Amino acid sequence: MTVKPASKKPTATERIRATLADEIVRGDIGPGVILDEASLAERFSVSRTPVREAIRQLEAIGFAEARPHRGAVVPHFTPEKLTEMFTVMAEMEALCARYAAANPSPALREALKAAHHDCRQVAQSGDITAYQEANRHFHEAIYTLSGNVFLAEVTRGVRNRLAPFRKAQFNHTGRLMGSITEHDIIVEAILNGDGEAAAHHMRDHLRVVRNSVGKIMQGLGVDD
Amino acid sequence: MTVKPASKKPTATERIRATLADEIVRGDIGPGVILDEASLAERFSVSRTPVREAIRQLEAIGFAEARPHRGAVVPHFTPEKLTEMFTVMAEMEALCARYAAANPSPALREALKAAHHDCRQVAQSGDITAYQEANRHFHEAIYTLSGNVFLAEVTRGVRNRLAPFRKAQFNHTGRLMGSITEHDIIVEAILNGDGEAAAHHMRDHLRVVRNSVGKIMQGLGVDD
DNA sequence: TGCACTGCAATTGCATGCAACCCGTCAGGC
DNA sequence: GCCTGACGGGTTGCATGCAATTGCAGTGCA
Repeated sequence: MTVKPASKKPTATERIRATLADEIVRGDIGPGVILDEASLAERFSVSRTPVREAIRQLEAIGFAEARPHRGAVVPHFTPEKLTEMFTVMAEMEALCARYAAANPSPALREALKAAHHDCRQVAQSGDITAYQEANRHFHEAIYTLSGNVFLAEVTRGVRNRLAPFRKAQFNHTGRLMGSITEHDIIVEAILNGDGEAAAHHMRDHLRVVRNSVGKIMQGLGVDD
Repeated sequence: MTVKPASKKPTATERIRATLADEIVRGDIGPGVILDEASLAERFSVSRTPVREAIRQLEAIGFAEARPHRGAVVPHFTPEKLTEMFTVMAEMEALCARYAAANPSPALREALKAAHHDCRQVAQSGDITAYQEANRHFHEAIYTLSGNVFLAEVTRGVRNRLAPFRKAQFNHTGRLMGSITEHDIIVEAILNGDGEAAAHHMRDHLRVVRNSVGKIMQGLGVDD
């Protein structure tokens, strides 16, 4: 999402937008849930006006879908759409990885190593929520290492739009460690400066993630 | 941008958003222009409320930048940011081209050929405005041929965000015909099913565009 | 002369009220 | 019995009014 400087005094609209976006990304507000203006206004203790503005912003970044006079809902994707989105995310992340491999900055390369190390630590602990956080940091480190802020922004946007669907994928610790192994290969390629390999392994990594998510969605009957 | 079905009765917010977005893309509202709520409300003959909502949406897709209590402006990019954006656009379009090369649909391939043909016709006529339209159609044909609606959506978003800066690049007919030559190679690669070549040539094509824009911007002192 | 403080004007941010619209339900006619 | 049309509840869409914040100008002091 577009990160705002957020001066010392955020407006109500800003606060509501950030909160809702966060809840949608985390999956607390799942696809299909109706965003009712009145109840949200009551919940945030404001009038409907800032709620409406926040919802409009969420619409524009794909986190809500508004039917005129019928309210906004968190969008519900078909399996085909989901596949498309995962494909794009894989390509974008692969792109980040390719550029990251060409970045010599010692500080950023250290940051990537640190993020990867954290991932491994947390994975061994088995704490899934913490791992999601660590995993996010790992990918963020790659975005940063890509050296292209705009690329990072766009990639983050795509990633966030898929976040609700990636939520449940780590429920098997086997997958958790598998993820680490895949990260290993990616990090190695990046640090070796092999952009092609980095991109390739990143694509593979996300293909696995996509399949993992697909299975779970089938199991839950989430997709329509 | 997220394309709305736009049922029979568009709301005022929708109309204002579309109009402003269009004007920003076309360059009628250039970077740095302040979006004043009151005057826009007067211009569209509505109250400030729908104008505010429209501006919020424009913010979310990067077409406006709002400072709390100080109004929103069409963003002003540094040359570095511009380079980043062009890089990303080149990669996204290259991606579209790669996927397009793998799409066997005869109808869509014909559509690409037709769009290319139109481009050439219009280029020879020398009508720059018409060429911009034809050029847009050409790239849209590739997005469609990519077979990935979401990829097309994201790419279109990036492309639109750069639109204000690509506006003046075709002021030399030499560039116009050069563009056609580049398109030639891209189309050939796509129709031959050579994804790698298609992606490569598309990247090259956009690199040329970027340089062309860069020169003009220097000349105009547009960048800051 | 330069700087800091204070008051004012202008603009945005938010609350409230009313109108328009969508949907579900029910009555009446075929 | 089924389809059509009208009505009512509830929600969104928009207008208006007030409060809050910002930036600037003018003034006083060092």
